[in-house]
Amino acid sequence: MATKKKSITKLKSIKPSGRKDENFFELVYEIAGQIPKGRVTSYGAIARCLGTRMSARMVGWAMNGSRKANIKIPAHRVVNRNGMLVGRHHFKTPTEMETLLKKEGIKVKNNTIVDFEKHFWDPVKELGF
DNA sequence: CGCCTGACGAAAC
DNA sequence: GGTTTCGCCAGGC
Repeated sequence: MATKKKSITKLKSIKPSGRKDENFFELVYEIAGQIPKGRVTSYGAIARCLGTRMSARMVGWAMNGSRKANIKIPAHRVVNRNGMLVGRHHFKTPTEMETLLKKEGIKVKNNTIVDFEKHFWDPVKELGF
């Protein structure tokens, strides 16, 4: 916006020759699709499950692409580490996320999941990573 | 061809 | 302890 943060200094385009590894995205889809009903997880948790902090950003990005790819992923069960429904704005309707979560028994207050830890679903733990 | 933004997270100040 | 900046990878302009 008005203020530009971050120092733009990344000129390391590590791009292998024609290496389209969608494995990352695919893995995210798989994990997201395995989220049990009534549970929630965080982008960072999934990213960590992959083995490294590949950057939780890509996880969310994968969701975005998944939606476009007609892939059904309960993205509404995925929130940021704060338990806040950050991605609600990216849904068809900003209320869809809250509604779905509430419908599953999760209490959402002020766009934030109540007892996030209680409903937190760790892929690493559940999947046995 | 080059730089920035982006559904986050953690470290640094 | 609060706020800010960097870091990651990829796609978009």
